Amino acid sequence: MSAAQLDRTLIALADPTRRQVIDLLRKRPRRAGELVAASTISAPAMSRHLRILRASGLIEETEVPGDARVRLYRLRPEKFASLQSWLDEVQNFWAGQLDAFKAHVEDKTTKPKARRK
Amino acid sequence: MSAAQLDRTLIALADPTRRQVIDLLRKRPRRAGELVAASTISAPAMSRHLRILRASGLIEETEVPGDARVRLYRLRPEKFASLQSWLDEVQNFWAGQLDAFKAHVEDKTTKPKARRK
DNA sequence: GATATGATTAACTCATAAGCTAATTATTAG
DNA sequence: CTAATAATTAGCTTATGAGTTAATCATATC
Repeated sequence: MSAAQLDRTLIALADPTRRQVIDLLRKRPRRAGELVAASTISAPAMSRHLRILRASGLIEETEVPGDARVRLYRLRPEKFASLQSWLDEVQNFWAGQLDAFKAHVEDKTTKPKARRK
Repeated sequence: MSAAQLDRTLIALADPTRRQVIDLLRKRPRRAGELVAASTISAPAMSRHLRILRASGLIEETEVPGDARVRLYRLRPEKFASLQSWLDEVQNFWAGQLDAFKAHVEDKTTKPKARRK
């Protein structure tokens, strides 16, 4: 996952409305109108959120056979997997971090300085 | 993890500078000044980012024994674990997603009625 | 063909986030 | 005591993000 893509993904997730959309899409794909109805915001505002989510790759737009006016949105599982990978990577700090912290604490105990205020 | 806390966490991560700080802290704790030196922004700007990261719980500020002017920042592993849990939860859509999509497409062929206002 | 519907784009307002320099606080060093 | 250092807070500017209503586009219905 590129840095730019990771950026778009995290920005997409950093909004409660967009996370709510994701939560709705967890159960099944939804039409844009459904998502508007389930929210408190206007259709244009939702359209904007959907664009951002789509740019992040977290959701995708598909067309529905019966009515070409309708846009159906659904989650893209593989993009969440990419994010998981990134998080896993970031979490690779246990060993070094704990050692460094231990050293820090031990260093501290040798000089228990009193503080005021 | 509360909704507000999740929000703060994702907002904290949705900025490249802050992710860079996290990356630096993966190796070992750093002084605020070190983080400024490693970046292209001013000290006040960095201080701001550190406050946001601290509010999210992803990092923590500790004091260094030798010099009380210095602030040392380090990662908080358990907060990343919480985020992992959230992501795991969101990823619980595979099975339901596929079934629901199939059902939806089939249902579509029966043609839903148009809604009027 | 005219009208209604589903959704997006356009144009605008308002709030917030990020950046800077200057000032402040706290602590250390001379 | 005075000057220097580490970091933060204050005050200000600018860019961006989210929301709105109005307009547009495409398609379906009568």
